[in-house]
Amino acid sequence: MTAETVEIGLNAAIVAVTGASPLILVVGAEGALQRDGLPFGPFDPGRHRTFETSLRDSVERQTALALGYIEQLYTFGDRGRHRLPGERAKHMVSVGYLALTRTDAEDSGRLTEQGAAFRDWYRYLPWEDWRQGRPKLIDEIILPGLSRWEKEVGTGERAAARTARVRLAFGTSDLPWDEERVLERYELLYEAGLVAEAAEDGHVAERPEVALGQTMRHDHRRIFATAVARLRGKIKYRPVIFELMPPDFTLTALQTTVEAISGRHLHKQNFRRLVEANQLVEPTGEMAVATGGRPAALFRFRRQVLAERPSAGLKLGGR
Amino acid sequence: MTAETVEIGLNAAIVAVTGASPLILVVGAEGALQRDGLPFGPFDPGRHRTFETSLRDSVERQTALALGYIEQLYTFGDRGRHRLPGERAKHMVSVGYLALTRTDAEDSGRLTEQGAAFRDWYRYLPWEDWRQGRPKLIDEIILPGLSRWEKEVGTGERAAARTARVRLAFGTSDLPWDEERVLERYELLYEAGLVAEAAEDGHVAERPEVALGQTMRHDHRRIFATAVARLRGKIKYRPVIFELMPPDFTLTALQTTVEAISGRHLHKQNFRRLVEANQLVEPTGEMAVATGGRPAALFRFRRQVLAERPSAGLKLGGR
DNA sequence: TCAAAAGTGTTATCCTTACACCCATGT
DNA sequence: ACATGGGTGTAAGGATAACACTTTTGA
Repeated sequence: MTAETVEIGLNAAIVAVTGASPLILVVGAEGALQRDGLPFGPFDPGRHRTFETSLRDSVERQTALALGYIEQLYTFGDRGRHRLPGERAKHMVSVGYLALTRTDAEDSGRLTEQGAAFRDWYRYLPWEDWRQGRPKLIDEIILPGLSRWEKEVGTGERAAARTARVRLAFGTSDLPWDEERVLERYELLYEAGLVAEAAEDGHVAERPEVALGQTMRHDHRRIFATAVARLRGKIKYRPVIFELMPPDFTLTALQTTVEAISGRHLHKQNFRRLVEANQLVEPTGEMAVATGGRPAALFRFRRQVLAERPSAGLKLGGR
Repeated sequence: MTAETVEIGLNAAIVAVTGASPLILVVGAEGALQRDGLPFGPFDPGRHRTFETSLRDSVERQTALALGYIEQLYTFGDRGRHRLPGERAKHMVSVGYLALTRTDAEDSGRLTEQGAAFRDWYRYLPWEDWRQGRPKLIDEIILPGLSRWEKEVGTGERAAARTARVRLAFGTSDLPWDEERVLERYELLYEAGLVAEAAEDGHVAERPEVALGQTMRHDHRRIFATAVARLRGKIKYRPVIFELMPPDFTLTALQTTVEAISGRHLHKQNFRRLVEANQLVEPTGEMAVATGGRPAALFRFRRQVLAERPSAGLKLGGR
């Protein structure tokens, strides 16, 4: 008896930043019957030798976006349960990818024709945006909801384990908020039935009263959460942030981009010192056209760091 | 036209430690015609819902080893090129896993019957063992070999790029050795044709004069290198090292285990301070039976840290 | 002249690293 | 008594985090 065969699909979380908005490319958005989802493409081993060439090829052909950095995230083997009622149960394995790119106003029209669009990513994960301080919905909706979930199993050991997980993921009581625990937080909300996907999958009986963030198809929001977590970690030890920046930029723009990704506010002087200490950038000599204050000097990424200081990133401090 | 289907295989790097030896479980070892390989099993989506249950199930059924920590490493989509001459070209995707376990003398007989065995992992990656200082084969074989490879493409930009990669991976000139760059190093040796697998795959024409480390089947050594890299990184921020320890252990045994994994020698006092500062262990009150010196106090893992200090690991310092 | 954003200088604190010595047991 | 490994105290240096103020432009 030989092993069954399955189909392989690729899902990409394609990320860009404009201004202070971190963006994620979604398809089937806007008025369509289907909910937003990540771009998806079948992997055809006859045509493409590797996943990465396949992904690059199909995304670039369909959207004309040039993908910079690409990284494999995770492979999910339990997608069978996500089949729609009418469909036959074909086995589907999906490989998740993170890709970084740049975008400008020009792209938007072309993407719309494809039924795709870049959207602010905190629309899907609103509790992850701490740039203006602790989001209110954490105390107003999430923690009360999780607290009910903790009590569902009484007050014994299982309840204590749930409390510990909540504390860890959301930094209740003494623990600090850790912006990298994006996936743990999403999974907790899923298990507690606080995101609508949990009801659709049949994980819980009822849809949540207040929907936490906009839903995505299948487990796409989970893949997206994995991507955010990975990227937030990555910028700390690899200079991938520059894949999201235009060639020339001001230090404030760089800081704004890092803040958009990491979801927290950074201390200006310390951020600049960090960038300087790591020799990540060099001045172009030009000045930015003023945007309402003193004009800022322009910088560019020092490509040499890739050879010099391989693990140069932006270990973000507090505040 | 619909996407082709493929078969999914699971490859596991199953790791244990006894004394000062880091071990990897290999199959088809010892006198068999085939070379050593990682345990492999087809994934049958009809029987197992997830990769992890499938892996756990088949390994535990075949070897009677209890797998502790399990982590997905990477999914390789380009295995088609590894087909044997006679075989039909069936498309095969392989998902690599890292698993940690404990082993004792008792296991060994049972494993032998299965055609499997735990082997010291530096047999496959000898350049990774820096516990007794910089391995001689780096200066005697590897760097001269890589130097030839750099010069293969003249002295232009491409040669400079190769030099930069070597410098980064092996810490030549000023750069320090980074024990986590296991995969980069293996890939460099492969590209330069210094490991025998490169000749077998047809990547280079000739087998290397001196074989660097024992080979494995297909790309198993590459998967293994990925596992070592991941584990070396992981122990720094998650207390997974205890998955490799018996329930009670001395601090020296703990240090020896960390040294076995990380491949470098650690500073005793600082290591102890680190363990204490992170409150990773608590004394059992018992003493170890002396092994030739003063008897050591026994400790056990403080499971509570998993809830208290989620990211408690052993950020290894120098020495 | 005032608002808005750019840009800089300094200090306290903690963590990392290195150093050298004493202790308890078996032979 | 000595060899073997177990176990600790402390000080220097560097990295991190927090502090507040000056500069340059446009309106």
